Amino acid sequence: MKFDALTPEQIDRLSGKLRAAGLRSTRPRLALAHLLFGAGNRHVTAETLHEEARNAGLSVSQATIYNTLNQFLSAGLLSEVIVDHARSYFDTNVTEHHHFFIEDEARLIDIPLDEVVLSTLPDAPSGYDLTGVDVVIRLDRR
Amino acid sequence: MKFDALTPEQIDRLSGKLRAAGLRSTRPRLALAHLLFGAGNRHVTAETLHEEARNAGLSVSQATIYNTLNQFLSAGLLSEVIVDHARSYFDTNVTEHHHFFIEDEARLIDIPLDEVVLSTLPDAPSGYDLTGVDVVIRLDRR
DNA sequence: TATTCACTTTAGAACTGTTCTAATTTACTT
DNA sequence: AAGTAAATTAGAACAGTTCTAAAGTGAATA
Repeated sequence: MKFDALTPEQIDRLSGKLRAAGLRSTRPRLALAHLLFGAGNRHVTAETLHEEARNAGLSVSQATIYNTLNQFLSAGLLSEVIVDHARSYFDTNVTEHHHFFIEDEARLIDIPLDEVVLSTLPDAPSGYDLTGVDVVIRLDRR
Repeated sequence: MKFDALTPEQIDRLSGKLRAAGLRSTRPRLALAHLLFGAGNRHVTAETLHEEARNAGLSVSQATIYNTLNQFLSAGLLSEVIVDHARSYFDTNVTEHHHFFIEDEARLIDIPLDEVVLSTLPDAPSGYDLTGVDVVIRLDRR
């Protein structure tokens, strides 16, 4: 899947998404947005996205991969999942949800919000506001 | 609190703990064990422990801090909390429990197991075993 | 369409937390 | 006390990420 294969409609849609997020529509951003948002929810690291880009025939520098992921993150187009201190994972699913993490495959799987029910949660210590609840279920290959 | 201030009873107790874990009782390990297990549950990073050691008048190399934390971890004397990819956090509480994480203070607070009730959990995908469930509640200063 | 200027991209340097290496020191056994 | 296996150390190396400053690009203006 080459960048040149993007239809005008795809370009319009992705450009719109970038502009709505306050980001200029540039060639590298369009290409990466296409990889990220082209089909279903995805989890990527800087490295996996970079390799995917190269395989798609795009030459994008590592710095641009990092810049773009961080810009998409601040713009709310991506969310971050903290499961591992070796690597940063980015998730195209920006709605509230949880994760399975398969450590030996370094792979994440989304868990829909309704499949994890927290029936009791502690109050935040006084003076603090709750900003998020992350549930990570760690898995090993049997 | 200087290392020299350790009583023979404290040394016996800590040495016993190290040996029970299959680790030789050495001066650096005893000193670090005293800092870690001397009083109540604690959360440390390599950096905070190193500074504490220096403040206590111990000269321990950074490599020994890392070695010791990792050995204590594999020996089950410590657990690891993944909340941040900048740093590794180690917890002296090795029973199952959850955490508040105050991002702007880089600080963890234990949540007793009974204060987080997961009434619904998804099944592990087939072919995988569940190895742990981590709940992190992120907080900001109000 | 050409000009301009702020924004983007880039290669490579720099940085941070962590692990490795190989030499020295220490703890335990005999 | 001697021998040896393990621990400690300083410093190098490493991985992932961020920074820098120079070159390139997009889009507004004329």
